[in-house]
Amino acid sequence: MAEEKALTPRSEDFSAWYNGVVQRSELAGYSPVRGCMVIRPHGYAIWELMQRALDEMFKATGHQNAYFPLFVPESFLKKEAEHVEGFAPEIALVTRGGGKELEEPLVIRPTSEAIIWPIMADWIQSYRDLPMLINQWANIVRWEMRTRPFLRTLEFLWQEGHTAHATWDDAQRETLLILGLYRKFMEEWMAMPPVTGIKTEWDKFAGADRTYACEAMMQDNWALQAGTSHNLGQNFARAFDVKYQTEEGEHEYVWSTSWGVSTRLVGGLVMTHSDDLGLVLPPKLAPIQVVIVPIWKSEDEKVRVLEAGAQLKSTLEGEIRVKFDDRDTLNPGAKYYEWEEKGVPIRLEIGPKDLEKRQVMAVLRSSADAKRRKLPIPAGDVAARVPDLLDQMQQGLLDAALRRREESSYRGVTDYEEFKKIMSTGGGFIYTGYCGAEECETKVKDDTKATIRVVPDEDFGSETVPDTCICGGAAQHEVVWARAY
RNA sequence: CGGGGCGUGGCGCAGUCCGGUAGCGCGCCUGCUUUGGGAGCAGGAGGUCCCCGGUUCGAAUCCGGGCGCCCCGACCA
Repeated sequence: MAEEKALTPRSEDFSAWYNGVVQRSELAGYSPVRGCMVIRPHGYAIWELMQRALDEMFKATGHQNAYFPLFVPESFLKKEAEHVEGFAPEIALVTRGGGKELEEPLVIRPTSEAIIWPIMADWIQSYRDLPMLINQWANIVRWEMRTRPFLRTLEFLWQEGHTAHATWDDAQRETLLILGLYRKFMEEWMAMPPVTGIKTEWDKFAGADRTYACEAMMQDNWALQAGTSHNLGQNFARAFDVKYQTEEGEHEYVWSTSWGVSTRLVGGLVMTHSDDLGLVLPPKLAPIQVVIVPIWKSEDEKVRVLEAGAQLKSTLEGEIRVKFDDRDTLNPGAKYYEWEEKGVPIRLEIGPKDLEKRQVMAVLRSSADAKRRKLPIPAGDVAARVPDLLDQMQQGLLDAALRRREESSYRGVTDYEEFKKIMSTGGGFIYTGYCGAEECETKVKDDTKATIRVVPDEDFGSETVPDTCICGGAAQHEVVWARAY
């Protein structure tokens, strides 16, 4: 019985395991449309918690939300040369509407620069209007060839920030501010610590001067690009004629940025923490943080246990997202499996024996051997202990993720044979010196499937960087290599 | 777009080779008994067998064509 219901083990087939976790925990389902997914209530609830946390960070740093159209006139997209070129292959185009052929086809936004800048251009007149700090929560469409739930779908949800500044320095400061917020969010909320850094010239966002990214390591040692922040320079300002009048009365192009994270983060969350029992969620992003499961035999016990459970729920409610699972159609064991599969951090069992001892039995989801690790808590202490336990679990997940990342990080690699050996036996993040040539990366990619993720920021760079590249040439700076989603 | 797999009740599958009018497990509904790690028994509902055409007395099964989805690669957040 238990055998049949078990997930494909993570160690056996990571991809099948991932799909299984997503399906079984009811985060998402497939749809009648190829490459599109349905985000189910449990998955959407996680996204809402992410949205709330990020939105507060954006607002606290002076950003405002707005909403721009889904449709972008095709001609708008074509105004920034690199931008069109970059997105051309993945564009979905509407050519008919109201039963008629449209005069000008409408692109379904793959990102909103091309519709936002013509509009923001009108909002920006004077240096007094700057900086202009706008964010929008939206869906976008990119026609990908190969899709996977949350990680890559034709349509996905994200936030995209778009800001305008008076100077390059201001735009750069904004770009790094957001990169920092993303990092903070991923560490403190997701317990998914990223390596941050700058992308190579050829890996930049189409139309950007500089692209920074957060790269997180998944449990299969692949990298997930989890957030990007771009300094767009004056490229879009020139393309869309976004000028402001300076204090001296001169007309200047603004300097702009854009940045985003998407529902891909949910996939990252799954691949960072989950195990063979199913989803594991960091408490801060768990839609249900505590589930109370009552246990009874006789009718009399049922009455008493249900009352105690309801009371326990009301004690925790308010501070904690708590669910009292009082269904009488499932036995307790079935409920345990269900909530473990869905990643609920703490289960509180309450039965006749607990009532007798004036206690509840807590079981923590993050411990791999959940079945054996029961922790009795005196009834009077539950309200105080639960928040502490949640905090400890949150920290424990971050510590574990950091440990995994460091265990699979290799610094100062200079020998290409060693590099290939690491990539072919488990993989990970490999820090090396780099000559700067695109062909060098291409060869490595052909040989090992690994690519340059970023030039690491100061916080992540090695103390000493080899002066030779793995190709044997002279190194200009350090890079981080990994196989990536 | 290449390679592979698959399309049969809500889900997972058997049946296809060798044609005879559809079955199993899970889930769902009703009732009773259960409940400290995926409950038991009894009864019940639910299917254009992906689509179109052909062969045949007869097609889930054979033949031809089409469509779709999943997985693995090349491109990408």
